[in-house]
Amino acid sequence: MNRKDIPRIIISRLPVYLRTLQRLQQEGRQTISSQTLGEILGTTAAQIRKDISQFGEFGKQGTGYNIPYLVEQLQHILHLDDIWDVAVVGIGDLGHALARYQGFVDRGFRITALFDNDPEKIGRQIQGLTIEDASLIPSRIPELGIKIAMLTVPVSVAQQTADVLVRAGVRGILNYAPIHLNLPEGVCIEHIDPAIGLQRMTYYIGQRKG
Amino acid sequence: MNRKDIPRIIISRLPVYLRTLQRLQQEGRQTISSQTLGEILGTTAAQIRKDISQFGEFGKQGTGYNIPYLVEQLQHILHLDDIWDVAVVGIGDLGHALARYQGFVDRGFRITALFDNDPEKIGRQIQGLTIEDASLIPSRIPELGIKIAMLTVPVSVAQQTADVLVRAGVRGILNYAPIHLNLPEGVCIEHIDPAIGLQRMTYYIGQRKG
DNA sequence: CTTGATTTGTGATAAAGTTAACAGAAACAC
DNA sequence: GTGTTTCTGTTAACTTTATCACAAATCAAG
Ligand SMILES: NC(=O)c1ccc[n+]([C@@H]2O[C@H](COP(=O)([O-])OP(=O)(O)OC[C@H]3O[C@@H](n4cnc5c(N)ncnc54)[C@H](O)[C@@H]3O)[C@@H](O)[C@H]2O)c1
Ligand SMILES: NC(=O)c1ccc[n+]([C@@H]2O[C@H](COP(=O)([O-])OP(=O)(O)OC[C@H]3O[C@@H](n4cnc5c(N)ncnc54)[C@H](O)[C@@H]3O)[C@@H](O)[C@H]2O)c1
Repeated sequence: MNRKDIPRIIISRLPVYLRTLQRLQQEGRQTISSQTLGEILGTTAAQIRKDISQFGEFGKQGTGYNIPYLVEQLQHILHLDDIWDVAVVGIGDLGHALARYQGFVDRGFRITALFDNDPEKIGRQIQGLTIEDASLIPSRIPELGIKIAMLTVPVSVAQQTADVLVRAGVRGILNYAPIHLNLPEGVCIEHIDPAIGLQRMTYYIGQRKG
Repeated sequence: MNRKDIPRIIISRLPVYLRTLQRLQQEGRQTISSQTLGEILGTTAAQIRKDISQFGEFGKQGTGYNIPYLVEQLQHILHLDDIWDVAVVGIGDLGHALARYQGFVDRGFRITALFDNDPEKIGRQIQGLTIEDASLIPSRIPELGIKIAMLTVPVSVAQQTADVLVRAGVRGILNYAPIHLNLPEGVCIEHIDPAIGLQRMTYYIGQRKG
């Protein structure tokens, strides 16, 4: 099991499996077969088995997978044994929504710092956290041991803000600005852009009129 | 050029190309080579050429692609010639941020209806739009000719709300609730879940401590 | 204990996607 | 005008990913 040899596309699917398994666990379910999980997720049993088997033998013939055990294993594989501290940079409408969102903790993340450069916003509180001056990023990020940031600033400053974060020690950025960020090797980047999702759909939906 | 025969993964990349080309166009740039575009996007020239060539010959040897022309062609391919009306369902923190966001129009979408089931929220205005009662979805969606919705309701009601939308004539749903939605054939679905992006990163970033 | 029904993990096979390489068109330099 | 450079579209080779199919393990019922 050499971590880097496992295809990226398999890693991409593990969080999706985990999310569903955690929900099933909360509903009190004990075991599940790859077949049933595939039906819930709209994928195939073979793919789920193959993906999971990259990391060990977590299932049992005749029974399927023990849900709490598999959840634990997936969390371990994804390095979710401990909760990660996360910063949100750019506390506008979107940053505000993220800062107030209660759903991250169960998934392994806790927002522990908020940054903005608008004097009107600096000093205000959201969910008990104070918005700090973005110029403090270089000192505060290492101080708090933060390795992950969500970037919700305007496009015009997204690249430069990302560079500042990386220099401060951030290893992963979840970017909401609709622009591709170029970052050094070793820094992880994920892009979230609703318009891209919408445009993928319109290809298939067809012409607006007609 | 048979639309359905073109691999989904290629379609997925077109909006990313379009987004970048539109920005370059706004900056006044006239042409670009696949090589340069690849560098901007962190991908290869060969892939860009291959993707684009699925739909016709839009480039010119020695020069590259004419940006305004390629933007137009991509918009046409993705059915973005006219602006799509979109509904937002569930006007909490996230729905509110989406409703206020000004960035959709340039990408081909206009938010024209807001729905919620909270009496406190129904009747309020955001950006000149009134939040309507979610029970009116079955009549208002067809009335307004809306084919696309963004779903920002709690997980517990996401599937049932999606079902209502589909029955009302919606053909595509951008789902923000962290749950896989099962929808009939022919309805497009895209999922946005920041926690999944974060968990993909933590696999590579490594253990929190150590 | 045996039989039949499940279900995993995996090697083999098939499908899909990416990369490489190049002919030929266009532009440019002089 | 000629030679050089740039750059596309496309074919073919290669790589990656998905699917299939089955032995072996487990379980439940009688
Ligand atoms: N709101 C949405 O629903 C939505 C949807 C899609 C994409 N986005 C993208 O997300 C980003 C944020 O969107 P928004 O609607 O919250 O915008 P916004 O304008 O409301 O917020 C941006 C915030 O960033 C702050 N900021 C500006 N420069 C900064 C800097 N250098 N350092 C730190 N903070 C800085 C601003 O003060 C502001 O508070 C944008 O890139 C936008 O394109 C937003
Ligand atoms: N806020 C975030 O940053 C964030 C991040 C990731 C995921 N999400 C997900 O997005 C969704 C919305 O998040 P939020 O933070 O805005 O939550 P929220 O609780 O602030 O908003 C939900 C809204 O949906 C409305 N609603 C409830 N039931 C409804 C129904 N049947 N029909 C119509 N409206 C209904 C509520 O009245 C409320 O206004 C949730 O599924 C959440 O898990 C949010």
